[in-house]
Amino acid sequence: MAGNTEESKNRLSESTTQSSDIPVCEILCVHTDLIESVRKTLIPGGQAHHLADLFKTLGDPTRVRIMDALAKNEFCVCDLAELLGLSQSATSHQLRVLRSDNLVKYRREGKMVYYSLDDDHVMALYREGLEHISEGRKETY
Amino acid sequence: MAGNTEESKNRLSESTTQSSDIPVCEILCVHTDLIESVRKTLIPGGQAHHLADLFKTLGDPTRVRIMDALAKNEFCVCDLAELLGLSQSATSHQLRVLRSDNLVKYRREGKMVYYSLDDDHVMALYREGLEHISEGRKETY
DNA sequence: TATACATATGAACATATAATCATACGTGAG
DNA sequence: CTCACGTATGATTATATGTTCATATGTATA
Repeated sequence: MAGNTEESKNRLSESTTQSSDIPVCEILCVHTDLIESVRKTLIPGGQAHHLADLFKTLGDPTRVRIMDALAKNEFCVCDLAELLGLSQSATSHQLRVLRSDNLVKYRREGKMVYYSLDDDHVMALYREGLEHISEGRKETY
Repeated sequence: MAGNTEESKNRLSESTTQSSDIPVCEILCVHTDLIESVRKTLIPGGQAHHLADLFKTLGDPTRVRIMDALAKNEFCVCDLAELLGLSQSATSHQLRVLRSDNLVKYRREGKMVYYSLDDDHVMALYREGLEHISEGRKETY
């Protein structure tokens, strides 16, 4: 847990050399020292982009349902399409997206291709999300 | 997202034998019994939608960076904008999205509003994602 | 080889969405 | 009250993306 680093209360930093190119919060509200300290520990932009891509991949109802099905059993594309009421094309397109983020793996058996979750780690990620929405009391659909 | 037809096509297929209205995989590749068995355990459509919304919220580089900053310390809107090089408006908009999924909480102090992660559970979800991209050897940005 | 079937993929279209701009809201000071 | 400032939000616009349709690829069989 990269919990709260102390020094959380150093308001009114000296900041004589304030970054004047920022149009809002000229001087008062910017906690300069804290910001500069945390800035060094921030996730690099590329990594943030990469992580966002992972979550974005999971951020579609169809893909969630595919993940949910694969969390219970491996399926060929045709089975998934039937199970979820999707077209073969849509199913294949979505599996491609899931593959690109290493969320699912596949094996070929004759003409059929069987998909499954890539590893237990993916399952853990999926379940974390499930737990979160189970806790919250957001409006039901 | 886009053409996601409401409620899909035909959930809860009526017949236990074979749904002949699916144009692909007439008979051969569909493992009917397995499908019917797993179908009962699938996540409901509404819940899938809800879970997708959660992941979608995390699926943006800017929001990932906000989450990363808040994982290290609480910040007011102005600080976040400065720290991440965003406009005040963009920051506020994104915080609103994060709020709507209960990913962040806030407290008012005078004119300023301080944001932080909603709970440790959110942190766990975020870290699961981080671990996944650390394992994989996807192309670096 | 030719045919059938399961899957993959490119193009096009419609929808979703993040940033910007302008402006409204809320709080504290005078 | 009025003003200043930090924050929130509606409208607009450019970009991203999921589905469908048509077609290509890959595999097995006759």
